[in-house]
Amino acid sequence: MREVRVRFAPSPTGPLHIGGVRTALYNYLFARKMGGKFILRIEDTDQVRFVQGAEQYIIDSLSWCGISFDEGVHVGGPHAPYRQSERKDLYRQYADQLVESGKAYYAFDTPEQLDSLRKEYELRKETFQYGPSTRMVLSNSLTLPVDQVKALIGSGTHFVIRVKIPDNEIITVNDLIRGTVSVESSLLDDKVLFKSDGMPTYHLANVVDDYLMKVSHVIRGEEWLPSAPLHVLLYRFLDWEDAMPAFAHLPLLLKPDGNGKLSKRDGDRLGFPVFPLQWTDPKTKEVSSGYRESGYIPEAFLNMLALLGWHLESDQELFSLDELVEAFSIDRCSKSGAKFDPEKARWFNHHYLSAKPAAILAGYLIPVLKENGIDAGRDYVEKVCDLVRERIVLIPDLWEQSWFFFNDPISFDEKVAAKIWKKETPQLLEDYIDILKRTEPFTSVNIETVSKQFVKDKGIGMGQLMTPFRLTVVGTNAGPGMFDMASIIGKDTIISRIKSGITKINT
RNA sequence: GGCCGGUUCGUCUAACGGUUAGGACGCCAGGUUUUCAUCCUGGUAAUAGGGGUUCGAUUCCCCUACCGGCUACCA
Repeated sequence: MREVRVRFAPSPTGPLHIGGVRTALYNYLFARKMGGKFILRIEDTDQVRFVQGAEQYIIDSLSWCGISFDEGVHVGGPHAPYRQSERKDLYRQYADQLVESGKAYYAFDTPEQLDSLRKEYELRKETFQYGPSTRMVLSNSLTLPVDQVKALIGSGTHFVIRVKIPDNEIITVNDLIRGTVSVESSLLDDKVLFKSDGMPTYHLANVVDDYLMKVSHVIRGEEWLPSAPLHVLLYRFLDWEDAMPAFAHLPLLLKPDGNGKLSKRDGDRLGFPVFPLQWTDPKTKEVSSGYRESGYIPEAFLNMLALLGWHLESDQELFSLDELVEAFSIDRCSKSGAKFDPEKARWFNHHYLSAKPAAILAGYLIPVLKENGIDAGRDYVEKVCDLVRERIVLIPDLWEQSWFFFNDPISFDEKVAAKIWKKETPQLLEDYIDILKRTEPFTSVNIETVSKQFVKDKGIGMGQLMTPFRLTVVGTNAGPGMFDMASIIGKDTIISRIKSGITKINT
């Protein structure tokens, strides 16, 4: 069996969105699983849509995910360069070869001419197709005399090279996910292979590079399925059929509600990122949020993406990247599009984040503390993290759930106060302070013991003490257990907060 | 419009032609708890419709409907 070589081949036309990340992930998993190579090729043949910084964004995004490459623009390799714009000179010879063998031809029609032709057809409720039925009445090397063609090209007239699609032939694509897909050749257009700006189109560049880079499997999005027959034809025309890669067309990622392809708009509308990393549009300066900046961690992000279109027969849904590599296979990929579920993404993040060691969590929290001018000891921060870990979905929640370990509350929830703050509460808390003062050492169990005795002596329920206590310490009725919290915050601070709370809430 | 692909709980999905159609997220209820979360237990909920084939279709075939993609000198 031939060596497995797969590639992720994005266009640097903007930020990579999560569908692209999933395509990259599946390619990566397949390469690793099969002991093959994974290539990053940049398909920057469209000079108009090229966006500055997009390539670096793609590299950074996948690197954040932990997806690594064996060859590519950023790491080099035996088939360098890996940027199609730098391989520009390569493609023309293959296009010419196709012309010479009668499989392609030069065409001189201008975009304007073709546009007006399309409009004419549309008026008649027909669809214009540059193909077997029309090519003989258009301006190309099939209709023009050889001398004139040479003269036109020699004089620098703009031309494109179009594939000459055969008439009445069934072309079949074998897809690893969808089985055999057949199409009648005359339904394909005489697609442009080589543009007038000297660049190849996707179709040509893709086939040439996959051949040259010895790509064994093309795993890409479903939007390519309609042009796959053309690619098959190109391999045949170039006499590379023996080396043709296997194809696998992945289902698309759809918007969570309604219908259609997932887009940036959906993320904005529904409040979730569609990009792995934050992206600033170089032209409009518009900033789009990313999973990283929103506080997701890579293992959760990848696990979530992996399951959007792939599943084992077993019920297992939790996978590390290594486990994914071990478990992955193309034949377990599904055929239908998957609606993206931001809630499930959050759940995965909560799952992985809350299982992190305190040292890691502290590493996330300390920079936030610094931003807030807080310089707490590492040991203290780790203790806090251990206490709040279960309540965390996204990294910023760490601060949201723990700020009161570092700062006194500045306000007190009025609704809670109205409900539980009674006339006798201040005196109750004063008495409680006396008890706390005498509690030594000030540990969670000791505080619990004295508190239980205290409410017993007072003949009240635990809640009658704890809720006001909590209100003075945290400012509201949420947070970890009071005994653990109090022991970590420390006796002096706790007592001063209770006192402060009594005066502030009373007024 | 044409071509291609798709269709199992709200969502992601599992199920050699024979299962009480399973799991996860969400939601609901109960439990744990000093609060809010977490966590635990339970519940809710699906084979798009119609024809075939078959002793028996979620599973195979056909039709319809719906959804998606493609239909550029964009990828």
